Amino acid sequence: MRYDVGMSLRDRKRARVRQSLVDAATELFERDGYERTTVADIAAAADIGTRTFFSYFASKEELLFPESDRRVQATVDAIAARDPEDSPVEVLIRALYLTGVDSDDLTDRLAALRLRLIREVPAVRGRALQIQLDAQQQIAAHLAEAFPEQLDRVKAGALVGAFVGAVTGAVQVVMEDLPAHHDPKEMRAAVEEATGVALRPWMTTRPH
Amino acid sequence: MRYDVGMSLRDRKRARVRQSLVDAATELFERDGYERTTVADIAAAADIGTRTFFSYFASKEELLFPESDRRVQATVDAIAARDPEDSPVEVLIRALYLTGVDSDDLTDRLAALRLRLIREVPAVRGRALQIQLDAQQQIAAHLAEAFPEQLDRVKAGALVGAFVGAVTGAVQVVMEDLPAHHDPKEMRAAVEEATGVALRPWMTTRPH
DNA sequence: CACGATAGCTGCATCCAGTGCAGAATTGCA
DNA sequence: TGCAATTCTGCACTGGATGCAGCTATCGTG
Repeated sequence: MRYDVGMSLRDRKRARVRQSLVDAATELFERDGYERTTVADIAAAADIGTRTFFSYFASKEELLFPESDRRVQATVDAIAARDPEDSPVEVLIRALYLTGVDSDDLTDRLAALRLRLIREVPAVRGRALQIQLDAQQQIAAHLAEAFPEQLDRVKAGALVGAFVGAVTGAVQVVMEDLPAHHDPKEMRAAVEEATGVALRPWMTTRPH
Repeated sequence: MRYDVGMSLRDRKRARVRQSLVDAATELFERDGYERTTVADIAAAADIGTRTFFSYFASKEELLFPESDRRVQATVDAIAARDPEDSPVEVLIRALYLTGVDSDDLTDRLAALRLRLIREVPAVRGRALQIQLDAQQQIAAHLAEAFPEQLDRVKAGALVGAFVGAVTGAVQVVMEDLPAHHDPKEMRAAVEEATGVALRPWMTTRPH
């Protein structure tokens, strides 16, 4: 996909530099490790001044989550485009499925690196959790708005929290337990089964 | 409660200094704000060298969570002391209720401060989320061990994640709604109600 | 009580992330 | 081409965090 249509020259240039920062960082993080790579290194590799780095990303961690809002937006859109027949739970399931972990996380190089760093580097994990919580809140707000009669904001928060929590909890264990090189299909199946069990009480209306 | 029985003089002294660090920090954070208080300030207020601070707490944030392990331990104990009749879900509900937010978080000065800073300071929120995730994993591991036939580790992860996610998701919303409004009674009631809402779906067997 | 061993304390030097500022450079536009 | 608005960049500085080396206090033993 191209994002640069309709942008001014300035904006296109800016987008290019931004991308080259991400690329350079990916390269360096893989080669030297996250902590041993300094912001100055990254900036130098992308051929900009160190100070300028911070006009593209607010922090070193931010670099690893360059489109975190797109995910949320996609989920929110999926909620907006819901089937009127669907219950909140069904809408949520579909929305999360559409934009789930499986989209590209295992092919994309940055995504793979990110997964590793989330496990290994506390600062990165912390940032990831914050982004996730933020996303949850936004999704919950929209879900509550979409079902004003069936959900108040507290219930929506609980519902979204339960879903995201279940998936995260399961994924966490799977990634720790199974020695890395494991069939993605199998991992996914395990996670789905586990979340199904954990969330059964929420699925008052019957399975898919 | 006293924790200092059976400790050597060295250990008691150390515990005293540790406590005075927490006290000094609480004071300063309340007076000047978290970000404007430096580690050097805290150390000076507690009358130790700046460098020494880091032999008591690994970071500035850590100071705000001085007994995060005790919570986890209590929950784990509650799982160990389970009623053999109870299902995993019931055990989990009881364990969380026993050690829940309601224990002291609203009377204790540090705890109140912590709640505010979690909302206001990203770095603190990040650390809190990490601690929570960590706790989840430990609890899940023990729960799986307690119910070897009914839960594998992945399912336990999903279940605990769903529980904690639901509660935090609901509480988050509640706390946002009543801003800075410091009446502990009211807060507690709101939190309890949110918890109830969040866990209701799992309470198939009737209320207490 | 004395004494050596050990653990803890401290200052110093150093690294790195992140910010404010002011001037230079670049781009957009008339 | 020239002017205005953005953006880039170096510089100076703050604050958190770590390694190190030497000092001090505590501990257990004789």
